[in-house]
Amino acid sequence: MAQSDIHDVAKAAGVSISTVSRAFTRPELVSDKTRRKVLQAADQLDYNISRSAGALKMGQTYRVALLMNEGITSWFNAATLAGIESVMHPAGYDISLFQHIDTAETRRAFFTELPIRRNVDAVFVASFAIDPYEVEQLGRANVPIIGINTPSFEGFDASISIDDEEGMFRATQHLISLGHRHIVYVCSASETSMNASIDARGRGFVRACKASAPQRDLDWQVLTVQRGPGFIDAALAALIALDRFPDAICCQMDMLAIPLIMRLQRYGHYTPKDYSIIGFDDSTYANDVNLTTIRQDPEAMGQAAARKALDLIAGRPLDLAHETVTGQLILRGTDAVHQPR
Amino acid sequence: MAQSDIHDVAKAAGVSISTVSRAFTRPELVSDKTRRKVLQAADQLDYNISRSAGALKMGQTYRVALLMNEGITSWFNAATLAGIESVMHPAGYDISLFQHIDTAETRRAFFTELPIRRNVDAVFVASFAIDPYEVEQLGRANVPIIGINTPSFEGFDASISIDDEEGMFRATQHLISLGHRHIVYVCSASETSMNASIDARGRGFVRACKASAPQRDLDWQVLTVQRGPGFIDAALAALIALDRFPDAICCQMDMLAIPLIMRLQRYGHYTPKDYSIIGFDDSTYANDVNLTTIRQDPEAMGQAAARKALDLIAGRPLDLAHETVTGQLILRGTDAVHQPR
DNA sequence: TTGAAAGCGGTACCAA
DNA sequence: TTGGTACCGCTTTCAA
Repeated sequence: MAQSDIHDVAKAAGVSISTVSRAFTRPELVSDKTRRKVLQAADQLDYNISRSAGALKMGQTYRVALLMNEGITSWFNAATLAGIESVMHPAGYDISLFQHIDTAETRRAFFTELPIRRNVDAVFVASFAIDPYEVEQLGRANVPIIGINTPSFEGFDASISIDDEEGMFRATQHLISLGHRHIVYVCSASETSMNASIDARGRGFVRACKASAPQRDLDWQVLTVQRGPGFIDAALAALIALDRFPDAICCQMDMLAIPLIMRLQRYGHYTPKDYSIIGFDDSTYANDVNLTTIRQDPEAMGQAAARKALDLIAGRPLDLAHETVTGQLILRGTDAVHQPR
Repeated sequence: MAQSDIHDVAKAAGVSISTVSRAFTRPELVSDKTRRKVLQAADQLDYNISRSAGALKMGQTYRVALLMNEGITSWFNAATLAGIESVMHPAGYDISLFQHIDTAETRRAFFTELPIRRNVDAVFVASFAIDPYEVEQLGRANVPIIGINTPSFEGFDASISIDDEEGMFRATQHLISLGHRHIVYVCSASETSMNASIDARGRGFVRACKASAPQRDLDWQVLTVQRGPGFIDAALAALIALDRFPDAICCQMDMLAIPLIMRLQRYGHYTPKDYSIIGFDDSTYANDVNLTTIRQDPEAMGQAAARKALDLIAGRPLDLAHETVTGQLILRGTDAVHQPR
């Protein structure tokens, strides 16, 4: 069965192709009766406007690029995509995904080939650092560049980011005000993937500890494990190897906190009875396992970023190009006032 | 800065536009020297082939649709998308997402408007049931339809599914062979989203129980809670309300098992000491938390589905149109031989 | 309110 | 190996 084209519809409806076109894209310019006739003919012929042809004529691509460090399966990336999608799709845009822009090779390949050039109307950069040269290359695409949780917004037309440092500062402060004295920060580091959120969170922890009243006599430390398979075990072992088990654990992310809680039980450490633990993200399971954490909402950030992109594409001025949101402390069941042992 | 077009590049390279086109899409038809000249000129002018124009001319859209019941943030959907993406993107296709095709309204809207008509080269249906009328409507798009974990492949050109019933049958069998006698199956049901995997898993459980040797005197039961916020609490409460706490718990999915394990500890039930528990999916955290489970690999299924789609689009015959894979039992730390109490 | 026609940026046939 | 050219399916200006 051959696909019918605009001429077939025009013939079937007894109008010109101009009218068919208008019936779809500018219904207000066509009389009611004509429009109904056209739409009905189109439906019978299984006809729809071709997006490629429209795009070509309009000089837009109706496509945006989304660059991410890891894969789309990570909690943050999936939520960000969902947010962007939820505003771009209704606006008629498709999303072209570029995953795993996180190794030297893939980065170079992407930024020198620049496959998006002339083929997207905007590009989103989610959650990773790009260097000045890369930003400049991206600029050659001649379209708006929007950052989501990028460490800097130098070179971006718009951005929205969570204040990681402030979030972790608050988390730590909370632990301190609960009366805990021996606090450890557990984090994972990776050399391949530069993710600046990681550093900012660590800084927030340190700052809060240093800022605590000296008479409190805080005993704090940072435990860093290599990211990758087995990093939970590594963190677990390091924690257990401590001379004295901490009163409170501050985790760089929920993904670290949740397995830790489960595993620590086997070694006789129960939260919140024996120690308080706090995560960061409020990601999958955090609520189900009753984890106290700092909430960030990547889906909302994706939506906000997409709205900015739409404005930028349309040439509308942005009321607020660069936005920062602060994580919210969600008090659940893994924190408690310190009980001297 | 105006975008340059193919003519500018042709001029700069001193060739015709045909040659420019060929240099990009059929490099083997152009002499090495010419190609280099063209590519260099193009790079200097920030030029790239326009995908919309190419698509228009080629009569393809280089776009595929992915329909899913829930949002893209669910573990299964994110992994499936990642799989499809990893083969479609390199092949030059974008993915048009249609999320939340799970309520009566969104379904009707989608299947009567059929926005994909003439605008995609293939459509993937991930993990939900569609009725005969809907399949027929989809057929009007006149492109291959590929199912991923759809309960039936009636009307599909290709499909790949996990055998949920067999998977859960094996999980249950394992629990029985461990010597457990009092086994409960915990599952969540939702009326809005018809997800047939759910039913199949339940059937597998029941079949395994009924098939167990009569002399074993198995005491089994099914616990169903309403899906939605608070369903973990509901399951937890139901479990605790049981006259006798079970020896073994079989969970419809990891998402249920993991929070249950954590919460049950508060009520004095420890796995694997007091009871065995098994999940289904091998999703996020299952490994970190050491959960014994049935593995399914939606990313691999997405890849397989995408390869089928590519064959179908190219008109290549499929060696195996409809495929079924079986979940694999992953033995970890939440199952143990039954200890009489 | 509707129709005719030019052109968006490519591809591929045909000829050289 | 390269160039000329018709045409892919639509949108929009201009005229009726």
